[in-house]
Amino acid sequence: MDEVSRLVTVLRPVRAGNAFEETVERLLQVIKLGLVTEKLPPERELAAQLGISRVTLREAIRALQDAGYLSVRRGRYGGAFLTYAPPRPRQEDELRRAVVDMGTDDLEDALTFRMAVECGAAQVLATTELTRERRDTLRERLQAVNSANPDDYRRLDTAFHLAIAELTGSALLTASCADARLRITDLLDAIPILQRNIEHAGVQHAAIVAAVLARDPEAARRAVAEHLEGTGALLRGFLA
Amino acid sequence: MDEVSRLVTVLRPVRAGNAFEETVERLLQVIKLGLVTEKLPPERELAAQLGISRVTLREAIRALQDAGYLSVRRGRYGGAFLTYAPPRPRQEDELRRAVVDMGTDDLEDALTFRMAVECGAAQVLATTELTRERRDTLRERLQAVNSANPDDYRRLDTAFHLAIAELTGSALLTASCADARLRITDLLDAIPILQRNIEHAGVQHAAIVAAVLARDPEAARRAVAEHLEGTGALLRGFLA
DNA sequence: TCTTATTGGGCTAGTGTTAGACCATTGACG
DNA sequence: CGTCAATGGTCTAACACTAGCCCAATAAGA
Repeated sequence: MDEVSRLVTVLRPVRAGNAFEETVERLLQVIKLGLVTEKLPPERELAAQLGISRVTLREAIRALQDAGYLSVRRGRYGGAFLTYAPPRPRQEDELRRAVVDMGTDDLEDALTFRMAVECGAAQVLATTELTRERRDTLRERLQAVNSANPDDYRRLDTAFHLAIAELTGSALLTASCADARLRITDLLDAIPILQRNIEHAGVQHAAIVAAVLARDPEAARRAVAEHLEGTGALLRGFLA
Repeated sequence: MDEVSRLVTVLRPVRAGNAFEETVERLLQVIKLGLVTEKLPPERELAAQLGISRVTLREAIRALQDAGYLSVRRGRYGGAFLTYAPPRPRQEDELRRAVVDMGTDDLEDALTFRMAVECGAAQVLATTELTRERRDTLRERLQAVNSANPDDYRRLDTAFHLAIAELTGSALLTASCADARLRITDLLDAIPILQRNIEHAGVQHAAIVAAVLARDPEAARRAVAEHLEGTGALLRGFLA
């Protein structure tokens, strides 16, 4: 762990790819996380938010259209409509393949990162004094995910986890948690959603919320760690 | 905390600026964190690592040269040599100005982010079974920072904190901790280094290492939180 | 003192990206 | 049944960035 090894961390590529590629990636994230469920914002608006030109954005939308994620309609009340249904749970073989495709190191990295930022977020949130409104928001998200039907489950689970980071009020932390989640979205989507698992997760979600509302950082951290440990162990199991 | 608020997190700008600006920022990070103390790697090598063209890199180096951070020499055994000495602690007025310049929200965001990722990293590290070598590395860094003279203190303190993230083996986590640290580097540099503070921090550093080596995630998290709380409170104090 | 490997300095042709303007289409609504 | 506001579609000129090449300078070592 000498100076050189630290250097490579900071001297990593300045840009992950060209603007087109990064834009496709971003839009896919928005779609896969279920943050947009009907249609994308108008091109002009979206381009401004992403800080790119309309030309580049349009190329990205075109690519997603070709890949079957979007259907674009012209004219007033037109736009880029989602034609994407969250993938149904696949065969175990496919999950194994997905995990192996990702690479051992990348998976380990992503799981470790997620464990750290989500535990950190929960701990920070449990240290903060929350307004009544924020406490209600947290309870609402818990209620939503814990009473979700299988089709909405992943989306609402994502929303719940992200809400913890968002409620801290830190944009940086929220972005990191979103990033961490994104890196394993495809894998999570490949895991069958079993009623038993949903119930188990529900208990853990409730424990997290309880710890946060009780303002107990230690308990919050522990609850999140236990919750993520399960998913992590499952995915890691496919690498053996 | 509706869908829209989550959207703005993911639909943030794809690129933080143009390649030139981002490169200047990166190089400044390397310099300010003390990861390079003599001269930068050769242009061709550096450009490859940063994933940019030599032209762009040279523009950035030129800017840093004009700003007095670098001195470039041609020919074999030449290169971009550092002419940067870590700023001496300034007057309290300057620190106050620096904090105010940064903006209340940005500072709060950075401190929250740092608290989350560093606590998360320590917790994860304390959960892991470390090799003898890694335990030794951790002890070495502790020893280094705790016996540093004032001139080297910031650099070695940075190295210690980063080592915790690095030892988890997660590149993503390391990058996040480096990012968090960078966002407050300028402020930290403005804080006078008092022997009393160094000693106090030394005790806390030792507590962190002890908790990690004892494989006690709770204690590790708590030790880091307490350590960061001090700095956070100090900086926040200038906002009142 | 000369050679030479290594390094920064500079140029060019080609591609990626942007801003901004204008055109084409659509559907709600008067 | 026409109007029109909102939206996607297209074009162009300018700028940013890159890859690759060759030149210029330097200092260690023969």
